[in-house]
Amino acid sequence: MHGPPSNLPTRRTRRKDARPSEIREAALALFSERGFAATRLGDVAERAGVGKGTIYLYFPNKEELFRAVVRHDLLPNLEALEAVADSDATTATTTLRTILFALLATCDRPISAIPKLVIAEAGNFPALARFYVEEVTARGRRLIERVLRRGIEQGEFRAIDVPLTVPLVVAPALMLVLWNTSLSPYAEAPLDPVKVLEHHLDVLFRGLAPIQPSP
Amino acid sequence: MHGPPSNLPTRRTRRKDARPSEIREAALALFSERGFAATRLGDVAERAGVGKGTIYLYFPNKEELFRAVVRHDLLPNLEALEAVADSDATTATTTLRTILFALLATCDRPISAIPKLVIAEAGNFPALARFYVEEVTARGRRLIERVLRRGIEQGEFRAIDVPLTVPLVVAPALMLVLWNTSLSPYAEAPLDPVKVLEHHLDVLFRGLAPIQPSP
DNA sequence: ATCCTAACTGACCCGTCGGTCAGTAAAAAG
DNA sequence: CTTTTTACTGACCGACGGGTCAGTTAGGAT
Repeated sequence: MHGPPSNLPTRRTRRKDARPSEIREAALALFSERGFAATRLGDVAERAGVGKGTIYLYFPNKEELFRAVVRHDLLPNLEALEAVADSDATTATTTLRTILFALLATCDRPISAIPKLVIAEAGNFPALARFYVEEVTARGRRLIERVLRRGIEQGEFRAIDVPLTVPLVVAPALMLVLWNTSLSPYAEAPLDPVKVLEHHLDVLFRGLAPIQPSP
Repeated sequence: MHGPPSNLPTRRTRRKDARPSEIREAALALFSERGFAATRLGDVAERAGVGKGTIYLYFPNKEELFRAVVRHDLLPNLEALEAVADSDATTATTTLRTILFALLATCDRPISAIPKLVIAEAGNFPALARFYVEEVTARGRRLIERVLRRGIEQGEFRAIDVPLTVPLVVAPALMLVLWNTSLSPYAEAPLDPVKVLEHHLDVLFRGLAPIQPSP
């Protein structure tokens, strides 16, 4: 027989509309801590305050739950950055500053672990990798490319090769995010991420500056 | 009863000294492809051409097998780089070029996936993370710091903050390695890693150059 | 109050995998 | 040759976790 008649008052409420976000939130927290494969749906359920079966009422399986988390928690951030980047209210230089500091600021929140997670499990979950590359990586790359082109047109940067420059701009910020979400607890001397990023922008903008007309 | 008396000629030879390296090699290949947790020791055994039990004759458990792989396949590379870096036969600038191109060159070999793997599983295997930070990350950081100091003393670079500069130097190369070992198969437009690294060094060295005396 | 729908549950099913060990056979010793 | 040693094997054990579904109950309808 299933389910022995417990006399403990198992608080069971019916809140169809609140469940999906509660489950997503719990899933994000655990995916971030442990990775995709290592996260047990039983733990997600416990953390969300529901039974394991309830997850399957709202999400067909673990992979779709992950996609839902990315769509709900990562994409809005990216879209906000796109809005910032495409309003040319300021210089390309300050736009890049804003974008990279926004990226670094995610470190306080669980989403910051998603890049690590995707990089880690790409080989074992090709469908998730493809989804992430198309929805996040490719969009992010185009975003930076647009800002760099604007900077060149307005004379802030020299005429560098734009696609080749994107990795240089983002790599240090991305590495800080990866470092913070994985190895930093085991390091002896902690890095100050803000100082590193500030220094990166200083060195980068000198490196990209137009060549001085020689006297 | 155990082991039914197979009449198939199961090629069984006794080669005590060759086994450890065969097992390590198989383990490295599979750890690189799938990660630490997702690699089954049964598969390692099959690939090494031995029975599963044989692994346990030479390595006490999965974690120690991984440590052995890192010690045997990663550390010698690092030591070779240390030798290059500490002979000041050339300028600091060319030394950095050599180091970063050597790092990038690992992309053709399975070891290139180890950084990804460690970043990915650090949270679930703290002992491995600590081991890697101490034996690899910290040593690599000190290595770059020494070269940067030499460059400043010899007037190749301006007097930047050395510890803050290390991440800027290595981040793009490391990101290329991570990209190549995870998401690059799913990207539409592939990057040319050599071109990116060349461009990185160009931008970086301009950014680190001593300030021109104004006329 | 009683029925009915559907939100919710968790014991169970089943495939998986790290680790074990009784048994097997290759090679060395006598 | 026979005996002894030991490298080697793979069926098995126990824990584990994604996914299922028979059963339970909240709460609206009548």
